[in-house]
Amino acid sequence: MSSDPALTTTSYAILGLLSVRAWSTYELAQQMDRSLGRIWPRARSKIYEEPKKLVRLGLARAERQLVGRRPRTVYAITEEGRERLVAWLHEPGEGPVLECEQLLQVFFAESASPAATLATLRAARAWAVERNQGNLAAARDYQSGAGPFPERAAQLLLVGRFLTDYYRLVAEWAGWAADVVAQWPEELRDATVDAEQFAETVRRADWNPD
Amino acid sequence: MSSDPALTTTSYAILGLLSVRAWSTYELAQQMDRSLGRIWPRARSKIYEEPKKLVRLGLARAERQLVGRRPRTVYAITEEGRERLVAWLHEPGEGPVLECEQLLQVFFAESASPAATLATLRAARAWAVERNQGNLAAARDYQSGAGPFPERAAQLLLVGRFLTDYYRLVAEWAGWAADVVAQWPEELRDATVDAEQFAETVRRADWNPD
DNA sequence: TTCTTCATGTAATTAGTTACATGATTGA
DNA sequence: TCAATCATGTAACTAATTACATGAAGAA
Repeated sequence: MSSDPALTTTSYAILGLLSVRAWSTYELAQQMDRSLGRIWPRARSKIYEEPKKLVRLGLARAERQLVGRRPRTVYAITEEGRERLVAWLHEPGEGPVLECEQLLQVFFAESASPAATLATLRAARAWAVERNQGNLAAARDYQSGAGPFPERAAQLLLVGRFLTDYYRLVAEWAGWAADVVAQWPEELRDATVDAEQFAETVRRADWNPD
Repeated sequence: MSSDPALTTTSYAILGLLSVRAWSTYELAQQMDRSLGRIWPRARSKIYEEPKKLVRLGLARAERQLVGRRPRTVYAITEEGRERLVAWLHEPGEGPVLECEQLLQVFFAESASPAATLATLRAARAWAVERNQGNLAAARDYQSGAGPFPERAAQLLLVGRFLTDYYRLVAEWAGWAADVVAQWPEELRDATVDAEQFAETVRRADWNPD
């Protein structure tokens, strides 16, 4: 039974966490804030809701406990849940989806003052620096053998490396872009574009897929 | 009137396009597919809906035309629309949001076979190669002065460079990760993690924000 | 004892997606 | 003149967000 009612990727994200161990919803929410949320960000309330669906479908079990007089729920994966998770892991997943308001603002920079665009770029850089901080701390923890779930270190290394490179890319791009914008005239339509910069972008894009 | 009813970032994306010129909804949808969608992806039906909201708020004007017996709508920005757009450009925007199912699958790789993870990584690489193709073609067009809206070249260069570097990052990461996974034992729990790889990740993350 | 932060949710709303439908145009 | 594709939308649905609410635990 319960077989197919398609799960969303968010369902699988939760199911995956449950495959590691049982969690209370609060703990799940924390994982989302601290680690999983970097690659699959969702609002907290979603994290409280989604497990109920898993239970309805027989993919997880809920154990209600009491903390004082207050109820709390701890979720664990079922055998069937594991099967569904494995099936998903063997299906092709969606490629990375990027969504960036700041980039959008740069895209329409001609309607703003260069100063505003500069501020946007500084914010982008600050964002990347801050994210990188947390990421670096986590990497250091694993390096010294202190990270949680050491048995998952191999996978976490792969994802960690992606994020490391990603934050660095954002920071370096924002720095470079800010230097370019600093040269812009007040009225962007009057800007002349350095041919060399297009050439460099083309060169950078022109790696061959071997 | 109409003043504040908060717009979504999607509204601003459309408003921004309208600030460049007037478009029919079909043309707007195409822009989303081909260019804007790389940094602010939305379903086509949304693109047909959103301009109506802008019209209700007095930020755009709709002109209904006839193609044969079929109606079509062309949207243009109003003065008030321009003001709202400028105001948005001067506000701090959200940082980049990344959402990646493939990365999630790698994150939970211990529940799958290494072969499945390899397949995921190959797919990620293929995705990046394909996206890069389009991006490279566009960059070449601008380099030879052939791209649309040459007066917007300065901004487009900045965004184009981000995408170039981003696709490259994904491709290189996926290639590197595939090499690592190729060394994994059938049962991932038995994998030993090369200390040097953690060290390298830490080194890469340890740039100083000057 | 009171304040703050941690912990645990629910309800209301909305942004966004998938699916459907159909006229116009073009090339075989 | 038929099929395929371009062009133009609407309707139904759902995933996700924001806002609200409150008990427990620890600090001052």
